[in-house]
Amino acid sequence: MDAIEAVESIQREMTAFARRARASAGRMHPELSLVSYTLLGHLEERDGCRATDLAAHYALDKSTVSRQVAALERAALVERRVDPDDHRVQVLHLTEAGREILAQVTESRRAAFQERLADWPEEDLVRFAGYLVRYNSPGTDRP
Amino acid sequence: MDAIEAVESIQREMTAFARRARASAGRMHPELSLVSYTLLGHLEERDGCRATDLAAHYALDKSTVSRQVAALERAALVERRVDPDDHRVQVLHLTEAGREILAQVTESRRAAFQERLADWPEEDLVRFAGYLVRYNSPGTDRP
DNA sequence: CACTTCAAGTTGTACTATACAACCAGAACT
DNA sequence: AGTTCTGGTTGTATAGTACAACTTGAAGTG
Repeated sequence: MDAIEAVESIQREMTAFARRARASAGRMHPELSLVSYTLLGHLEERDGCRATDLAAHYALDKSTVSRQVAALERAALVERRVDPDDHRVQVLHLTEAGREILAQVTESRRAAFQERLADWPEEDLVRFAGYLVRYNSPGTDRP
Repeated sequence: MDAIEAVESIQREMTAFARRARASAGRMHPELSLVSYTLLGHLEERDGCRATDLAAHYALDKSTVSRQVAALERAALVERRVDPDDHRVQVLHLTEAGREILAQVTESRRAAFQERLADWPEEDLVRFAGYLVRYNSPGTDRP
């Protein structure tokens, strides 16, 4: 396999993966779509942030984020706190329930990945992870 | 980084990739969604196949495939030929236009990937491609 | 200060991809 | 001939998304 073939293969395989990910994520966790999961994860990681930040970070329209957040709030996984310094801003925080669901889904996803990767030598796992990080890192956007 | 960390990282990065792929694919090629692209690609590779095969291969509902194919036919990228041996079956084939569009989108996707991977040493590309194939191959479905 | 402009979010509307269920038509197997 | 299986379409519903119009608060400018 030369470089060109490798690039084509990477393209094909990443695409193949992406095609399935959302659907299977939905099937695995009907209570938390891939998007919701990602947003909750971001909130946990940042310990709260604004809707606008989520939109910018994930290249989503602000209306999309608004509705996602509304749903998460209805489900009591997220709460909004109006920023006292700027009353336009709502800082989003995980609720206790949100934190729990997130942990639970993360764990079950982790288990699924681990099962799939069970027979890989550690060396390969580490290298694969490194490649993925490197592949994703330049980018805000492109595929 | 140990194996556990690597698994978590792989999970995170694959998910991050999946989250963006469809949207950016759509933006790059408004004329051919990621799904349509994938289906056309499959038709080219197999030199024609049945709608049911597509559904099975991509874990899509047959109604979904039916509508996708209908759209592709409306766009004159695909044509149906009733199987003379079994009148229930329609064998799908790329049209000339379909072949052209597919080639064009493939090329532009390839260029985007290649740009992104431009500064990778060939050795890493080959290994990365290998990992992806290996990761995707067991599966019909997960993660 | 009054006026304009900017930024954060929400709501209305529309579209796409998708699934599930009900159905139809041809084939296969008693 | 009658039942069951298979390939495909259509009806209906849902999720996720974008874009445009609007509201409200903040910031800058005369």
